[in-house]
Amino acid sequence: MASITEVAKLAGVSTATASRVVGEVNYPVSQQARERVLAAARELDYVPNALARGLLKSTVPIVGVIVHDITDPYFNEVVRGVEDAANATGYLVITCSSDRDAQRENSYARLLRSLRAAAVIFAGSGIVDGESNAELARHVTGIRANGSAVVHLSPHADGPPDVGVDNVAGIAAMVAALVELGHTRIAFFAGPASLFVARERLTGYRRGLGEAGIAVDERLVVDTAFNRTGGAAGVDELVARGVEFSAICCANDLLALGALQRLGELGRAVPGDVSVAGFDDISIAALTEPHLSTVHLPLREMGRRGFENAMRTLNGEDVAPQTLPTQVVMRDSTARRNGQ
Amino acid sequence: MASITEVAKLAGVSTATASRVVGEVNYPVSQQARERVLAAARELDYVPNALARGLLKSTVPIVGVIVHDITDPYFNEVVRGVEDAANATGYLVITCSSDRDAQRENSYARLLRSLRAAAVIFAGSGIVDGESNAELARHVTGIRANGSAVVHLSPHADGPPDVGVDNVAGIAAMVAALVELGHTRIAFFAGPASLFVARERLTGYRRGLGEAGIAVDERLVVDTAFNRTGGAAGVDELVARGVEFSAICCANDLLALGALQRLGELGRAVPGDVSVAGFDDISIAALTEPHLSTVHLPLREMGRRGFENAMRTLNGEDVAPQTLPTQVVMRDSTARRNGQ
DNA sequence: CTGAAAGCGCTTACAG
DNA sequence: CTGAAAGCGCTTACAG
Repeated sequence: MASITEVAKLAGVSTATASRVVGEVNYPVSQQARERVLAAARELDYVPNALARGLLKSTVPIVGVIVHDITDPYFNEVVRGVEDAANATGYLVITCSSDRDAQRENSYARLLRSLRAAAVIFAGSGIVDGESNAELARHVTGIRANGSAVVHLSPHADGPPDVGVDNVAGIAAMVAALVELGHTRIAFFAGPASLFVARERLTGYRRGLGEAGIAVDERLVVDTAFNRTGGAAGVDELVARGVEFSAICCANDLLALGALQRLGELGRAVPGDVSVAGFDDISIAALTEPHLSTVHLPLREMGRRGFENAMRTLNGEDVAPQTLPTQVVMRDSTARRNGQ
Repeated sequence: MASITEVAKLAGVSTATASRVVGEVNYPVSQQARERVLAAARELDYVPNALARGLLKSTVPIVGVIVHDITDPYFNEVVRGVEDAANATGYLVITCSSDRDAQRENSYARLLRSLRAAAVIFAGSGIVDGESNAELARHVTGIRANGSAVVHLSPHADGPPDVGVDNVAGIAAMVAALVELGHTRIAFFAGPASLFVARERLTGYRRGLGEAGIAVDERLVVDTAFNRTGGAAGVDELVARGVEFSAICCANDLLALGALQRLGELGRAVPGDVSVAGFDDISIAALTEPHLSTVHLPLREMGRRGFENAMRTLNGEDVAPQTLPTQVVMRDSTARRNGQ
């Protein structure tokens, strides 16, 4: 691989001049020198060494995105948003799947820090884990100390997201929609209590019921994993508890998908016997049978804005937190309560 | 951010000694010096600068994965496989969505090259585009010249994949399975002719029919995009052509999903009136209604092996191409031909 | 076991 | 408009 020294030598100029030409900086260089450098660069197939430049600038045009799982449609949609914005600026995107493991998240944060990535975006919720959070905080401090930006797209140990949605209001709106359909026995699949976002959504459930004047029956609240298996297990748990319910409000779509499947296996018609609602509106939500009623989150937009937020921070701007709108989307998995 | 110089100073040793301790190289350092360096590093929250190290080694522990679209379940599954293998070795993964645009692919290849990524994995099929392929070849040459590895997981301009599957045999096996069910009028949704992989799969279709002694009716072959929209459009095209068919074999699952949807809208029962088969076995294939019959590809394993292949190449080993097994999975979207 | 020094490939303040 | 030189933070061959 040719270096700028070789380009300069071939062009018969100093490396300073060569750098000024290929670096596309706004610095006066004679037309003749410019052309010779360009020709030499082309001839040698010169591609600048981003590591050398990065060492000098103490940062590289890379944004790290820490997600829970890149195969989760929620996260790859967000990542695509980040990438679209990043690509327009010549930035590369590193994706890190933490599997909601605080240690793995820390390990990725450290790696990104050692790389001097220009920005680190935490796409998923923070994990409730005092010890690990202390270490994570150290890394975040270190990243910022390097002049890099840190952006959160979901609630975390240190507070609300920089770019996010109102989870409480979003879930409450879905609960209200279910109440509107005549449901009063609404179960809630809460996701893991170890996630800040799950706690917020549970708060939304309580608020939604409260606003409808319905008392919370704790037997209707089920802690679950944040995936399809968790949704299926949630249905089993409800059945095992022998508690009556005509609707299930899920803290995310994956849970709803699992619930749909298990309910089908159990011969419970959706939405005939039970209404099922999701949250997030991942791309497959409109493809399930029945099509899933859910709350739409502007996932790709969150990714885009997360990146832009980081760029502005890097620019020294003072960036205000943004709350993006959500929208209840009633499709075919919810219906008026049976017998009403 | 503290540098090794500061760590050395605080520990009262030379940077050489400090480097030998924190770099975890196997070099004799006195127990006393070691402890002092470790203590200093901890105190300063020292995290080595990967850019400085990378400049010296002319490579960084990063693998770039160029995919067609990270939101496509095929690709994020492969990427997850790469990440799982990479993470075990302390490598980071950069994901690049080309949108099957040869220029965007080239631009990513160049960026990865400028970063001196240790390896570049092309997860998706090569794009048929003579001009762009020449530029891509230059980048691949440059990447290899830097001592980095290039791995293909799908057919491309320069030949077969380093780690992949036998697309021809895979599709032919599905065609055989459909023939076995009594189908003779089997349509084929081919994907874009601009993709090497789509061409292979079309060849598989022809071979499958040939082996069954069925002549190819070109009116049954429809070029499509490689997504759900393409599958829906394919159904419309078949209808417009007024050609008879009892089964549709799709070059990938996304096409099958689109076909399922459009067929449903048209009131054509699946599999009652028409059998539909996919290819890839992406994770949602088992969730559609009806559950999709398809050909299983070990996507995550392909990603893992792709990374391992790259590491071995970096190690100077001579790595032989690997063809991973595929398997026909008949679920509920295919059935015996109507009236048989 | 220890450390001084060179060098990886850039960019840029400085002097001309 | 041009270029010599310093320096970013590491690692390692070399001399002790």
